[in-house]
Amino acid sequence: MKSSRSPDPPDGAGAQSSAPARTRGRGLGRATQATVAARAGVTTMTVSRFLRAPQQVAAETADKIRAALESTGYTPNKHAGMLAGRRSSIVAVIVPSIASSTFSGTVQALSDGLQPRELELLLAATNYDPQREEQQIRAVLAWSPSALVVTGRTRTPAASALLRQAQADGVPVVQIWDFDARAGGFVQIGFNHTRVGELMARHLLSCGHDDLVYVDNSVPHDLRAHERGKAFARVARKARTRVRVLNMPRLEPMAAGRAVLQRLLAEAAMPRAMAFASDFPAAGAWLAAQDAGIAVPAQLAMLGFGDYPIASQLGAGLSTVSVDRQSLGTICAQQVLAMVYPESSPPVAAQQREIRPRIVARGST
Amino acid sequence: MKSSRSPDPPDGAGAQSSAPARTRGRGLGRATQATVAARAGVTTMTVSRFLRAPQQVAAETADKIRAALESTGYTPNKHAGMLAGRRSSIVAVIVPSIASSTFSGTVQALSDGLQPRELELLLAATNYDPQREEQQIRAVLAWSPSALVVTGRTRTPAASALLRQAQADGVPVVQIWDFDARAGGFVQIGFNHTRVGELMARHLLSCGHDDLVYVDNSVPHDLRAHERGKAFARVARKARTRVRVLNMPRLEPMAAGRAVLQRLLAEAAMPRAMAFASDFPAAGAWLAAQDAGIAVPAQLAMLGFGDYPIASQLGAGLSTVSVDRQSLGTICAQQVLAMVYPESSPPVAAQQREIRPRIVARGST
DNA sequence: CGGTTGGCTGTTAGCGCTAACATTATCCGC
DNA sequence: GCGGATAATGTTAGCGCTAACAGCCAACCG
Repeated sequence: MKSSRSPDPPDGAGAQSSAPARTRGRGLGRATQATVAARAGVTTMTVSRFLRAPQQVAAETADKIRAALESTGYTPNKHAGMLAGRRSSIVAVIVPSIASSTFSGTVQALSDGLQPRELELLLAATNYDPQREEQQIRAVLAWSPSALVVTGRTRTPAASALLRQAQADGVPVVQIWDFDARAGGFVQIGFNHTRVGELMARHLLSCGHDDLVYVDNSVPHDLRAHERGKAFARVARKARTRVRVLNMPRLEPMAAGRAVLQRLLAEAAMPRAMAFASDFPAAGAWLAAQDAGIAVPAQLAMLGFGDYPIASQLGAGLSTVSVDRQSLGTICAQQVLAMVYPESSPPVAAQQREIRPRIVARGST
Repeated sequence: MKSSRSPDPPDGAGAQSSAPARTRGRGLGRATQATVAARAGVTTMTVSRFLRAPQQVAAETADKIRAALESTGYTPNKHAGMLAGRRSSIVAVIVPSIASSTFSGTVQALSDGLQPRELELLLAATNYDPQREEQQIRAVLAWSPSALVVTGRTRTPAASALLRQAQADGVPVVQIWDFDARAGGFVQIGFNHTRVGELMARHLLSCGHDDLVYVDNSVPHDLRAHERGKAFARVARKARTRVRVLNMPRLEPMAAGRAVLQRLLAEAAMPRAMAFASDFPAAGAWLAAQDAGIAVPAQLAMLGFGDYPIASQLGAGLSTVSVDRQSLGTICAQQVLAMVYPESSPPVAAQQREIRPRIVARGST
């Protein structure tokens, strides 16, 4: 054996023996298919074939290639593969926040669902900023993802145009989290916030409570919680019940819930029942109520949203509205797979999936 | 006119009017720099330059290119850019779980820190499975990321080899979350779990408690919590205090904490103080203790780990150990930037960063 | 006024890989 | 023993972009 990396054709061909000479230091200096091919005494095409359709290469050749792959420590370059093969294994996902448990469960389920097909996740956070969302859409599209998952349906006009163009160019776009039967354009998987708000109000009313409060969250540009609140108030008013919509202070959610309750208490403005934009402020308020010796639900009924683990742990349980975030992610993954691999997909999944919110009645109402 | 791609001098024109002919349907059918170049009456090189270094292009030409970009709806193809330019703007991050608030805060901070430099996040979850981690490392390396962030330091030998090779090939590898001063090889940003365990034990001891329990978590292959427990027990034993290490049932964390407390109660085996692998089981146990009328800390002291928002909300507060997950992510981002853009980085950040855990003493101890 | 900048744009080559076709060797039946 | 199927590999071209360098043309110099 001479130098380890020289192409070294098995027969003669001195011509290229001085050629490839992996100039380390430039680029990433990794072994390429050419390196492997030279070691195995075949052309790059055969190596490429071996990697994608091993049954098409002779067993003997396959062994040589395997050995060469091993000894060179070859790592494929998906950029090149993508460019030549015109397909990518990237799925781009854009969420308002990575850290929020609202979305992370969904993203996790999505990631798990894509894993078997070896699709990778390009994740971007907007921090609830429409400008940044537009930027992020632009940025991820440059990677020609095989699908694009976005959260919600309010965005800048430019962002919408980008999504439409992407879809026209053959990139499936899936819109998660919000669902609006009237809105067309993209595949939607989510739930209807208005319906949730109505559900919450009706639940409290059906428990016989009057004098309601809806505690909206405080993130600007997140109109979802606000939308639930509007529907909540509408239903309550229609039932001729007193209803107030309050805003939480901009604190960490549990602390904000606590603060809201303390403020109401201090102002002697306690309602009969409170609905919250999420379980976390609800939990904060629940704890504050307990500290203050307020009986739940006798004196004050409380209703959360999200059915996070904490809801089931508080005393007799915090009543809440459950939307299955995890299956939202799972369905999203299925949908993406169906759109990316239309041939190998089951029946042809429904294009629009509304996740039904569901009241989980526990001890707090 | 001949083929659509002929260079087509800017004056003689005519040629391009029928040209761009974006053969939709093949590939992704998007406009390329060639499309733009034809419209603007320049070569692709000028378009490329305009995009990367606009000041090198004459104002007049720039205007034409801008117009062409606009009208074609050009989106760059980063795969091609990466291939030709041999640099990528992808940072790969591998975490055990996306949904766990343990890591998601760090990932969020990392994402935010990379945002200004337009680095994108390729995120992969291992679900605490070393095999899957190895797979994921292999997968993300195929995208030639400009840096690779991995969580923890226990992994398969093959995975370690991959990381070493990646580093040798010029991909900076950053190991977050765990810190071991003795371990070299990769940049580490994290904290020492042994130190945390010791800290927890010493805190409880210093509060005058004896008969301790450490409640380990139940995720297999996550040795971090276990390591804290070992250190905890060692310190307690050295102080000649009775100490037990228990395992939680494999439930949702808060529910598991509740279950542990209930079991101890049922078996009349209550200790004097309990330390938990995380604030969430601690919170579950705290709520269970409250339900059972156990006075905290008079009858039972409780200590969590993580300093999650919930800890500050429980009654007089749950004492806990804080490690700044967010600044861990921020520091990681800084480190990555320093390694990816060594020229434009500040002093030359320290290579190893130990995040100091800190006792947050609240009402529960 | 030849030479020389310096600003702007073009040409050539190639990143690493794969689609599509071309080529060769092998084997079959009649 | 010969056309034709079959299997295994090779050849060519090009995905979309950028590095490196080569031109070109004005302005500017002594």
